[in-house]
Amino acid sequence: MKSAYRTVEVLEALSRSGGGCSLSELQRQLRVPKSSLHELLQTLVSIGWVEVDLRTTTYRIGLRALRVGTAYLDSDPLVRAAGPLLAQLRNEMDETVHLARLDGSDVVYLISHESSHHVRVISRIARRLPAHSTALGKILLAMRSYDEVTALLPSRLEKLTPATVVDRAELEVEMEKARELGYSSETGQNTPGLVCFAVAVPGHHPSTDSVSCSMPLTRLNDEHAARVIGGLTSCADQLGQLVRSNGW
Amino acid sequence: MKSAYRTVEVLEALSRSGGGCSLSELQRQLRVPKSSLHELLQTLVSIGWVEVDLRTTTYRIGLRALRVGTAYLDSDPLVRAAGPLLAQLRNEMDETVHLARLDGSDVVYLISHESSHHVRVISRIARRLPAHSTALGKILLAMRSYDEVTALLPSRLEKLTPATVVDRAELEVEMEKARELGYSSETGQNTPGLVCFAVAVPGHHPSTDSVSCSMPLTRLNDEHAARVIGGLTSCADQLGQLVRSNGW
DNA sequence: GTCAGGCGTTCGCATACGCGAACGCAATTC
DNA sequence: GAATTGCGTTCGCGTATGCGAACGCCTGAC
Repeated sequence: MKSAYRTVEVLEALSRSGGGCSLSELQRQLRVPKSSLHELLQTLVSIGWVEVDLRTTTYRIGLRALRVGTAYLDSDPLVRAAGPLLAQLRNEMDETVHLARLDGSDVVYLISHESSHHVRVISRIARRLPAHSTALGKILLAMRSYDEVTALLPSRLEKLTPATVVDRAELEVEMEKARELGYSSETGQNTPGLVCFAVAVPGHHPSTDSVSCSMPLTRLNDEHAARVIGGLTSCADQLGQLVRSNGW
Repeated sequence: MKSAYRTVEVLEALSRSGGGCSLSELQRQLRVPKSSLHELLQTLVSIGWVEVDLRTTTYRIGLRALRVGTAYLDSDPLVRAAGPLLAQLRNEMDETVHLARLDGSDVVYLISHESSHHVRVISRIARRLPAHSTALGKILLAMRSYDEVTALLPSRLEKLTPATVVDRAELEVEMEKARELGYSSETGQNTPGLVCFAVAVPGHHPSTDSVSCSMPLTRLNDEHAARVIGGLTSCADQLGQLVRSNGW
């Protein structure tokens, strides 16, 4: 069905282009007749899903779209259950904690509780990062066979920082290590200066969700790392219990 | 344009019905032919905007919708600027702080930073509450004339708790007090046991955004309240400066 | 001052889409 | 076990919708 597909396509284009888009910009991106776009945008504006700056006729995502997107988080029982557990974990560690889900070759952040130190970060909720560049993603990939991972990942792995592992064989070594230890880690592979530990939530085969804790390198030491990994593991296990007993 | 309207209508219905909906449930809610819904849902599923549980054929909002909704927050310069300021405020007070925007007769929560005490709360982002039941909403209504407020509010005000002010005249008294003091407050009018203070972000006429700080009644005392109100006012003023100087 | 290029907007025609009715399948009911 | 009810699914017809071309407007170039 073309019209629904296109509606969504327009919304996604607007959401990608941060600040907003003009009609012509959209038409170039989507290769859709201007007239069709025009009518479509007008109806989306009329129901508050798109907002338009009348001076510049620039379109951006509207307030009404916000509700629907976040309903995904509300409707997901695992996310609901993980909220309080992760808040607790953040308070115990005073480090930033996340819950993320694998979607194709990316991880999507579903929960984010920031440490009190790290005030600059804007919440990562709904943001995507390539799975191979995050601890959250690596532990989820590590739960999968070599062939499954190959099918998931793109042929060329994006290098977000100098430290990002983009070599498939090297990645495999990391994943093997993660399988042994039961957790994955990563240092500056998506954000320079930040180290991150992650544990997969069991219950599904293979796991689709993982919890993580990230901190600046300056706060890292063996004792703190052990505490963090212990906290993450216990948290993931509790969630895994819930997944199994409730059939999520 | 019917198809776009209906697409959005389906998404909103799914987002309202928390856990998900069957085809027939949707058809009863929306009064739309089953066959049309069926086709529409299939395309939405194929692009990941709706997920379907094949055992029960229950439809729910999909992961792809999440991105688009939260793009509203990313694209809004005020929200971006308020993030770090509110995080700072939360750390100073160790109380839960919010940024909200007036939309019709509701306020929509755009930022939420929880205190370390209050672990149970799930994030209020994107949630709506009737403006008259919140400090955030009262201060925004107080910036408007009697007639404007009348046009905005429904004829019967919803009573969420025993303490909710639902009498128009009584509400007007509260708003007059808020105008004098420069902030609004509310005790248990949307959540029993919770007290909340709010200040409007200046720069627009009338203001559309406000910042708030809520805490359990047990932690309230004059000194703490004064500190909170001072922090909120300073935060709102800083944001107002930004709005004015950048023309947001 | 004129022209060109880019923009948002309008309009009539061909087409893809929404509709209702009918179907097949389970799970209940008696 | 026959009948009923509720569900998801299919299909052909009439119509709402998407399309390209043309329009009017502005801005900047020369």
